[in-house]
Amino acid sequence: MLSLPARRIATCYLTLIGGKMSTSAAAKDLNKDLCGMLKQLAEYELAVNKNMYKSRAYKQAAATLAKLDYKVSSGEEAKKLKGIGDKISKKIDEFLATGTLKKLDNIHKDANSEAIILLSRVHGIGSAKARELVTDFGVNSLEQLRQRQDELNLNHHQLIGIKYFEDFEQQIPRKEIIKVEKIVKDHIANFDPELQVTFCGSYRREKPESGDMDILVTKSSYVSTCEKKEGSTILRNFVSELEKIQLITDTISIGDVKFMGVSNIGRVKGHEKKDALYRHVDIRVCPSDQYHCHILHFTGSSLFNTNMRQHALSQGYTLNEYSLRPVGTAGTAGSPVIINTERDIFEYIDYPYREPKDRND
DNA sequence: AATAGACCCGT
DNA sequence: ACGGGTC
Repeated sequence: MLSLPARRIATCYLTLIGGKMSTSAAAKDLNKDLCGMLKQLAEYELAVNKNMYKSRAYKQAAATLAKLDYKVSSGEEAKKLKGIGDKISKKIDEFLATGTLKKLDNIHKDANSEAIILLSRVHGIGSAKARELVTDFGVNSLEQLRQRQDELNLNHHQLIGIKYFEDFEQQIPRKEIIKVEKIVKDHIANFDPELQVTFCGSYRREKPESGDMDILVTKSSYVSTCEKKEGSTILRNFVSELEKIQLITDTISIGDVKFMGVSNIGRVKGHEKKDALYRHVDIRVCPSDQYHCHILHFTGSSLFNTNMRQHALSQGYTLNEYSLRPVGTAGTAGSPVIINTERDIFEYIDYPYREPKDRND
């Protein structure tokens, strides 16, 4: 039968972790059902309608509700919150009254939409490819995707996504990342003590679990005036060392400064474990003089980056992972401001400093 | 209509 | 160079 694993987005991102409770929210998320509804709408807008803006609006609304320490009892009440206007407020009312949302029911009844949403969950398959698979090839399940992969014009990235579909959907416990970090740092210290390795992403934000692992690599003698080749050599050597100890098992893509691939801690000597999961890994190499902008960028969250960069613009600066530069009247960026710490970047643009753990939005 | 900014891949 | 995907 072709019933898709219509797994309700079991988004459990507010979980209790080792006794520790996330700051504001109490133990349970009281608006879980409403958040689930909004997240499904967000997924639908992104995968099916390619509407990033609507999708983001729903995600933001869900994030706002998730943080409340009380249960929302009406749309009107919710409307006072940031990111919830007329339309979402009405949806909240409908959901509270009937327990469902007609719009969502209709989406779930629509086989094509459901299939597009499912296929979009494969790493490397976005809304365009998902739609193509459904409309041109009639694919509507993961099984079919797997069976017919040879005829579907899939690229390497997508093939890896299919291979590890189940594993990639699993969150990585913080404990596991700590182990990987130790393995990597210990090994690299012997290989080249000048390399500096920093694990970033949600791990650095102290999340109890992460969707992937983000590793930033830098080297004091590698600075932005060096030839580009220098960085790509560092990246390739670094990756090749991790392949040697079997931590890295697949490459999705590798360029001059960025690697995307797969790791499995269970294949590393001393950590043998047959059922260890395959994890998504991103590695980025940067010149040491750009380290602070890079670590800021790579720590995220993505929403935090967007907000902070927007603020930078309002202060007359443009911020990216390389530098902070003043924007002249002509709109052209000036030369980079000298940065000595991550905190410097905040201070230059008058943005209140936030510890990594407080950068989730 | 549109939020920052970029890298990598494939064509 | 551009569209697609991901961070």
